[in-house]
Amino acid sequence: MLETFEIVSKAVADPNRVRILKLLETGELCVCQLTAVLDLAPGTVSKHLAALKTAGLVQLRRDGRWAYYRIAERQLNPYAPKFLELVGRAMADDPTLAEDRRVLAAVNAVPLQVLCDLGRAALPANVPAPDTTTCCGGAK
Amino acid sequence: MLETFEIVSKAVADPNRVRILKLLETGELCVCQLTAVLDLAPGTVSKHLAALKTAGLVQLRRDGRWAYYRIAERQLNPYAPKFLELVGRAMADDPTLAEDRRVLAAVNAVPLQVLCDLGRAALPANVPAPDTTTCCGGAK
DNA sequence: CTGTCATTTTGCTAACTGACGAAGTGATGG
DNA sequence: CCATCACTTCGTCAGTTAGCAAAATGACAG
Repeated sequence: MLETFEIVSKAVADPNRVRILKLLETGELCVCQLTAVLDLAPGTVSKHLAALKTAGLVQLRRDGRWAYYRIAERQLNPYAPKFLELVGRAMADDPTLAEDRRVLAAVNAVPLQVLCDLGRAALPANVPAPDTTTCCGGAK
Repeated sequence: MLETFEIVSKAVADPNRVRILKLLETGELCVCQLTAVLDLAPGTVSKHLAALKTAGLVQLRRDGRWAYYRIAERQLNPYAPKFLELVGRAMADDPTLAEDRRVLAAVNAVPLQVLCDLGRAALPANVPAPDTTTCCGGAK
């Protein structure tokens, strides 16, 4: 009830978690791909994903060493779909999210093995470090 | 954008602020009425209302000494209406919110002057202190 | 003016949150 | 087995937040 609603809205009330949800709209991604785009420590990303999962916004598929996350299809939580729809429609032209999509394209061009190993260093030179002045203090 | 969305979702991600929004669905209320129902310190309620106001979820009308808050009609930001609609439809049968409505009915039966003066003590005996075990740690 | 009253702001404390680095887990592949 | 790798969990720290009590604000009534 009130508590369940609180968990979902808290999950959505963090810019980096919104970035994750928006990235996952294009399809499932593994943790190291998300880590590369967000430019955060793996532990941090993992914790964000755990929060989104408890909120029923995201689901997990394990494949060997990799953990793939995607937007939740089954809803454990009645509010999750409403919030997902809201997030989906909102912030269409946010600059941070646009940049994330750009970086994601570069990330997708790199084999998973290489990406997990090198992280953001695996990306070509035209994908600079995120601009920390615009939002979120995303960089280290 | 992302930041505005964050402000609104954070505003909604607190159970006491949701309680306020739900109470205001029935019409405008002054701060001391809300204080009586929520059973929180006036300063605390005022701060919650300020957060809701910055988020564009609520608007203020001053009348003499009193400050009446209501659900926002004009929207300063595109996300406020979406969140208001979401909150409005959700949690229809939450026990805490049901109890709040019950207490509000009692509060409405008391003249403002008396209520502001005595607070919750102005209410009849069949409106006990809120059950702190169910939610929110609302009581002192 | 002066006092009173409803509300807001301020100071403070305790609890929570997000971040990192480092240690722990469990699967893969020598 | 044993090392490696992707991910998760733990310990820690800085910054934020909700709550109260009390001082400040601004309106009304003498």
